[in-house]
Amino acid sequence: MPELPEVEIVRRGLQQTVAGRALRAFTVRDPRLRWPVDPELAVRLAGRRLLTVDRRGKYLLLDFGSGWLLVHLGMSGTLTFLRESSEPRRHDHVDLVFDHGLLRYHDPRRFGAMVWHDAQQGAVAGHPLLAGLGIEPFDPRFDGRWLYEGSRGRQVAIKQLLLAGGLVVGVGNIYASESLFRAGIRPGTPAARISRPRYDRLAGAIRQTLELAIERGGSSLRDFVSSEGEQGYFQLDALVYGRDGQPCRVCGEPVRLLRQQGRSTFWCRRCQR
DNA sequence: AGCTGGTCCTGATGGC
DNA sequence: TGCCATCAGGACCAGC
Repeated sequence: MPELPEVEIVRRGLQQTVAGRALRAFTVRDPRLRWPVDPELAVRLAGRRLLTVDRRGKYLLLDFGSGWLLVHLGMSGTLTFLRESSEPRRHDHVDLVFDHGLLRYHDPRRFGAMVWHDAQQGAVAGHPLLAGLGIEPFDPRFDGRWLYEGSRGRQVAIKQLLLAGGLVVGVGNIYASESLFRAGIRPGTPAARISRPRYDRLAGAIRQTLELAIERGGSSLRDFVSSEGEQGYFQLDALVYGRDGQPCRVCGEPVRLLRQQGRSTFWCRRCQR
């Protein structure tokens, strides 16, 4: 389940490995992803040079000059760079073939996506999948004030508001729990009832948590392979996530498990108020 | 067998 | 009546 740090690690890997290279072939082996992969892409992309790889939220943006290939890894997507081709496995959906090797997209659960945004349709930021996204957590505008102002009138629990991604992107289920713990805020608190100083703490905690994870090379519980093909299995050194019933690392109180809209949240009753 | 989860989509609700 | 924002819940999946 790649979260923003994993996607950022993959982006950096791609930038080093395949940016600047011409695409020889785009092979769609199994188009069934979140939306069917357009078979036209094979024609559209063959011979085009991949200029650069950017990221917006958890979307990878592969800039081919004539447009962008938007790639989302969903829950179980991986991009593996292979020096030479090998027999495809089950769930190997797409190959991006370059002269020096190929990038293989593998996604058993098919929550991932690969869609094209043509340059003629304007900047990639205008793509419907990207247009509604909140700002990047590392954007200088992202701070406590941003969260405070964006949460006025919102009755929804802060955990859910973070997950929704309309305020700030990249805070998935793991990092939402971790960030709220670090900020000392209870995940069920209605967003509108949180004070400005507490949002200052939260913004800092979000940034810190994501930064730390990126530093460590990404953290994911499973399914993550870096674009180089090596295991990128940096087990998250979680303070609360996945630790229900175990003692809080700060105060010793048993970590609690809460269900919010069908999703698990982990928190400490003593440390979070 | 049941649980897991990122994100889009749909549909209900409420305010103006 | 209509529209928009908000919010909940469903759907998509295979692996464990």
